[in-house]
Amino acid sequence: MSNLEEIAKLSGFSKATVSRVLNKSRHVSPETREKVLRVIREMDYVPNRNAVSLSKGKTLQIGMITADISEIILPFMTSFVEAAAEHGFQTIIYTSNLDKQRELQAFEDLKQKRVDGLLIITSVNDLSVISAYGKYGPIVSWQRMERPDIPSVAMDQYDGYALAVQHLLSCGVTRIANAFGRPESLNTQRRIQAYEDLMAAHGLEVRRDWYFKSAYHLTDGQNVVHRMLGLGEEPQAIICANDYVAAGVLSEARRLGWDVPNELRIVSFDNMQIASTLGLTSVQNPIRNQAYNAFALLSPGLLKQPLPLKPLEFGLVVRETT
Amino acid sequence: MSNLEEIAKLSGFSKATVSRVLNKSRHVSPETREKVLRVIREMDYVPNRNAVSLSKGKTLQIGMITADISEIILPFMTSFVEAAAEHGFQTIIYTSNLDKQRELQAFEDLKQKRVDGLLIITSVNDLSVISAYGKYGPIVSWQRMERPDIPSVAMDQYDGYALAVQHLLSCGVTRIANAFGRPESLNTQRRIQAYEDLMAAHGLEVRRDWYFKSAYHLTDGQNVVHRMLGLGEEPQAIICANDYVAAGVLSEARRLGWDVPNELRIVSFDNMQIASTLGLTSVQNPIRNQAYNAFALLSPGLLKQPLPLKPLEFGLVVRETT
DNA sequence: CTGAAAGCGCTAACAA
DNA sequence: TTGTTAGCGCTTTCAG
Repeated sequence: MSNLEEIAKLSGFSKATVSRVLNKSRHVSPETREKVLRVIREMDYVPNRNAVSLSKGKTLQIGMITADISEIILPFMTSFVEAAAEHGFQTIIYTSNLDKQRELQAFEDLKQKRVDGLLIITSVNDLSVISAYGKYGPIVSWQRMERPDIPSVAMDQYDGYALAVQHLLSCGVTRIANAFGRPESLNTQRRIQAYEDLMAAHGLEVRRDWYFKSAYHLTDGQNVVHRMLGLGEEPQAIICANDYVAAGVLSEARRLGWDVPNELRIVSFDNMQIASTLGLTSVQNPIRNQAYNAFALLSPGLLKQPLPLKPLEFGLVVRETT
Repeated sequence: MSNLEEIAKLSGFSKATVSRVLNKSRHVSPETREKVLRVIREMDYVPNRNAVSLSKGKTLQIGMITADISEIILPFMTSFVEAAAEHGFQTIIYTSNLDKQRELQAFEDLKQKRVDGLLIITSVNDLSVISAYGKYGPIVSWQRMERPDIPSVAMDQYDGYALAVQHLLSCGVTRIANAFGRPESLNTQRRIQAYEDLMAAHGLEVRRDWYFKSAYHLTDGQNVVHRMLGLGEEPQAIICANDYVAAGVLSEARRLGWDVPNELRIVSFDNMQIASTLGLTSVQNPIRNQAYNAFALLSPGLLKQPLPLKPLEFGLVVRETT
């Protein structure tokens, strides 16, 4: 492998000049630049990025932290990788498998300057531990953080859930069940709040006995259907934590002869591919914008020119299930 | 940020000794080690990885090349990230979006020593281009490569498909349709070969008019059902390129009143979560072992002690659809 | 516009 | 066992 010095010798200039050519500095005469470039091409030379990183103190790499790579986070992940790539940054995956120690490696890598910044998709370490690493580089989170020093692109799920509830009410439905996700999460709490506020505002009964929790997957949705059947009085509609849960509800309900949407309306969250495939009415997060914003929130620490944020708004895509 | 030199000064030893402590060299007296470690802890020191990488000429990073991050490759991806992490290697994602130039960045990064090795999941560049980078570091591929210089962990799909066909024949079925994936791919060709060989061997008719191609997603499976209905004579069974296609076939067939498995048996490939959820009989690739082997194939260029390969065998998981 | 030289922070061969 | 001293390959003042 050839290096800077070799190119310098062969072209008859100094390392400094070659470096300037490489970095597109304006302080190089066109002829010099041309000569140097010719040698570079001839030698098939490329700069060693470790040397560049060491010298510059930047790696143009961003770490992405998650428990695992699941379908749920896929759209966000790919959008982020995309957004980062647009600005010349690469993305390294850190999967923790819920192991605190393993996750910590990502933060250590920020400290060790292996990455210039960190995106937390999901994290298992304590917030105090995490924010202690803030001084080593920018950190941003997807999930809402209870600490103000870690910015987040999370959206207030209240607004999205309100959209879903409003829609059902406007369909004339009054008995609404809910299949929530992680019970302790702030997102779930905001969703509950939205449901209860709107029901109360319309003078309708809040059915806490129709809260199903920890629903994440297709199978969870199927189970929910069976539990609804044993309820005596049956709900007219259900709002599901995500499209997979809703898919489970839909397939199982239909299999048991339930008429969707006439006897049971279904609204889900995320509006992923499967929602359009199965005809699910779904609340859409602006995931691409969220991912873009995640990078934008990191950008002050990465680029000379920070990126502006894009607006984040929920949308409702109405399909056959309502 | 403190550095080696600072630790050396504070502990009263040389940089070399501190470096030895860091690298767990045996040629350091216990007392010295203890003293140095104390200072390291006190100063909250960690070595700069760029400097280490530059000096050692290794980064402990592996690039993973794919067109996009889709559900199809997820299990393989996560398994690989896992396998690499077990040996201290991190994984960088390179998504090409089918853009040759963008994909080339990954290969340039191998040349620039940003990564020590490369895993190709899917690639859009010409093989001749790719193998030209072989001299810069180890490259391994998931998909089968037509060139011997790029090793691959792809399995001969002939064997897996044979398993599926055999199973259907043993169910007493003789009229079998097939929903294949990418028509030009070697995998598809091997699958076709297996089907045709086995049918011929049993003196049964090979139904090329029942080949459906380019089936990848749930929706493709649904379409296949409709096309099967217009066939005049109907197949008794269908083998699908993957679980999603099979899921589409299953749901649409049932929706149209087809009795699965009695009137239509379905076998799919990959045996992913959805297969068990929906009760699909599915052929299982040993994905974890494939991912492990991918790293093992890279390992001669990465580790002093190359890793042994694990055996790769297809398996058939029989469920309700047959 | 160009060059010399001092870093960036760590490793490793060679001495002692 | 420990220290000295070149590197690793590039960037960036500072002079000229």
